[in-house]
Amino acid sequence: MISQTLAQEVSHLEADLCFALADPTRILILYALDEQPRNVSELTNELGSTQPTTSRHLKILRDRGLVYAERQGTTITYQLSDKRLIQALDLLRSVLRDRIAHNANLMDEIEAVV
Amino acid sequence: MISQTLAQEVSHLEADLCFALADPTRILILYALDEQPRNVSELTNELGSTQPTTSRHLKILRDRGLVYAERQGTTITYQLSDKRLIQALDLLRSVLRDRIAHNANLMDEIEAVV
DNA sequence: AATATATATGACATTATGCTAATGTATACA
DNA sequence: TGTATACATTAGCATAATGTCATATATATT
Repeated sequence: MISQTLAQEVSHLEADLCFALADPTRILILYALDEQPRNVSELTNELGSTQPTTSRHLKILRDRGLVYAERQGTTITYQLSDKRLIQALDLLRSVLRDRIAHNANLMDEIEAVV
Repeated sequence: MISQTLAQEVSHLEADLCFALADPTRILILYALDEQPRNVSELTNELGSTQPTTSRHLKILRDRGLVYAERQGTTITYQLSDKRLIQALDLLRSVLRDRIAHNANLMDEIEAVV
């Protein structure tokens, strides 16, 4: 039962990472930080969101170690902690892309019959 | 502003996938199905959960296209829809592994000093 | 047709989550 | 020391997710 418990613990940690990814705004933040580090104001502007909302999302990402924060005077610059997070998101994005292409093909076939 | 909206839409779809991944039980289900297809009872036993709970998690995975269901008599066999989902989870798992290793090294350094 | 098995779903209570608005904190600068 | 700027956090509300019990549905068997 130890391995059972261990598997549950690992999947729990993994789910905690996924939880951080399970929000459109946070995904946009991660992709933005993958381009280059940014501070809270810049992120807020890019997301078209409010400052408290951005800050809350950043706290979630920060608490789980997906981003690092570094203060520079009054501003705090955030950066992505691990490129593999983007690689994982890109994999999921490729799944979505294939799914959309698949549906498009189905549509074409239906059109051809009609 | 079209690209802005498109980016938001893609990240929304992506977040929807991640939401399905953001639960320890569902991650265990996906890894189990990656080994081999299984029916609801088998999954329920493996997870040590109840049948309705397993069924609800499967519905979430099914609705988002992460798994396929196929009825065979009275049982329904589920299978993973796309290997890349496991690849993405493995990437996240590797991030966790490195993080743990990093912490372990820190511990060693502290030990060495004391 | 009646019954048994496998799975899904409805209803409910509990818990968690997100957002907005307001407030708190830390740094810089006059 | 006082004020402005940049972020973080809290409170309160509305929404949503989870697990469980009971029940419904679908298939197989007799």
